[in-house]
Amino acid sequence: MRNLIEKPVNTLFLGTDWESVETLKALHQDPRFTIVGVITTIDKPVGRKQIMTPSKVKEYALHSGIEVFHTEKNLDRYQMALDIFKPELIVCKAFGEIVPEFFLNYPIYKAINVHFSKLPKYRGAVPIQKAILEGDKETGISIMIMSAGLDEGDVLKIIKEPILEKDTNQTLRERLVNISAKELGNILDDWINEKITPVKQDSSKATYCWQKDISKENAEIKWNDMEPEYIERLVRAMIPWPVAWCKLDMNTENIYSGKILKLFEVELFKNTSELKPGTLYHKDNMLLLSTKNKDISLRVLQLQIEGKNKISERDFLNGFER
RNA sequence: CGCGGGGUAGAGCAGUGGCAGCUCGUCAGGCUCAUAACCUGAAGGCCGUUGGUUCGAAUCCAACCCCCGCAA
Repeated sequence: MRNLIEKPVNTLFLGTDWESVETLKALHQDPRFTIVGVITTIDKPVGRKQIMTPSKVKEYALHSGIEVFHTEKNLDRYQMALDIFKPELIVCKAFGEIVPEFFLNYPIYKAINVHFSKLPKYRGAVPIQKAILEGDKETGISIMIMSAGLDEGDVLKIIKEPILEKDTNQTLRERLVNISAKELGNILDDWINEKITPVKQDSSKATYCWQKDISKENAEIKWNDMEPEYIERLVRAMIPWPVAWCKLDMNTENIYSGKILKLFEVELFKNTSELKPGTLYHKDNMLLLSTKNKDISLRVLQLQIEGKNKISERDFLNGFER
């Protein structure tokens, strides 16, 4: 037994974006853990003006007086990090680099990863988006021991979470981040005190998802191929990036002809329409898009036209075909 | 100087040389059991900025600022 309050665990944190920060913050504020340092990606050019910007994790760490280290995918630098920080535990959330095995095996309490799916389902980079796209009713958080393979390590705990009808990649992610930030400390405590037995994954049941599945290219709506139900899920999965989109028909007379339309929020709407799939029309103060299913349209609640700001259905209709 | 779209009332949009418009919202009043309903009325603009052309510019020309999409 180890009383972590009396003897906090020297922990090294790996992460990059805002969701990593929430996890890092939870551990940093937890007296049972001492964050000896964080490893994150180097500053990158961001936005239209390509301003060099540190990762969110780096920002938080510098602000909180935590030492920051960049490994830059360099094996020597991973070794250097171990020499400097001598971690008893490594915690990883959304780091984005392949981590060498010797690094993972160094800490006595192993390297622990937080993954947003019920492993072995959806191993890989975009499990939340994949679960929404597939129309799953439930997903989860897997706390697992990192191994050389992609999300193949033994699982300490799975926390289940329902996927709500209106959940987007963003709303669901926020919920999972909050839950995992809240629970992680206790789970790690139990793990360190040997109250948890790691469970091997049944690799025969493994499924995978890849970053390239969530791309601008894959966010394009193919009106003649996709069912309305799928498009609705696509819209929710692509929030906040890259956002489901399509090119509006060139033949229409209005000013939006040929422009890119981005869909931020849609819902299925029962209405019979003979219009060509992907045509914008309005009825009873509602903005609708026809689909390949003549009896189901998509009601558009939040949208953005190329060159314009993101607006609501109501705002759009105020200026549409008047 | 990467490519392109745009800046007109609080919001969304018309308006290509001749009095500043539409829909929504806001405010006041009316109608209704009721309303994101309907009726009546009102307020609200340096038409992104600066200069130029013209009898006259939101509109044509030049420069600049800002917003957005694409690309990276």
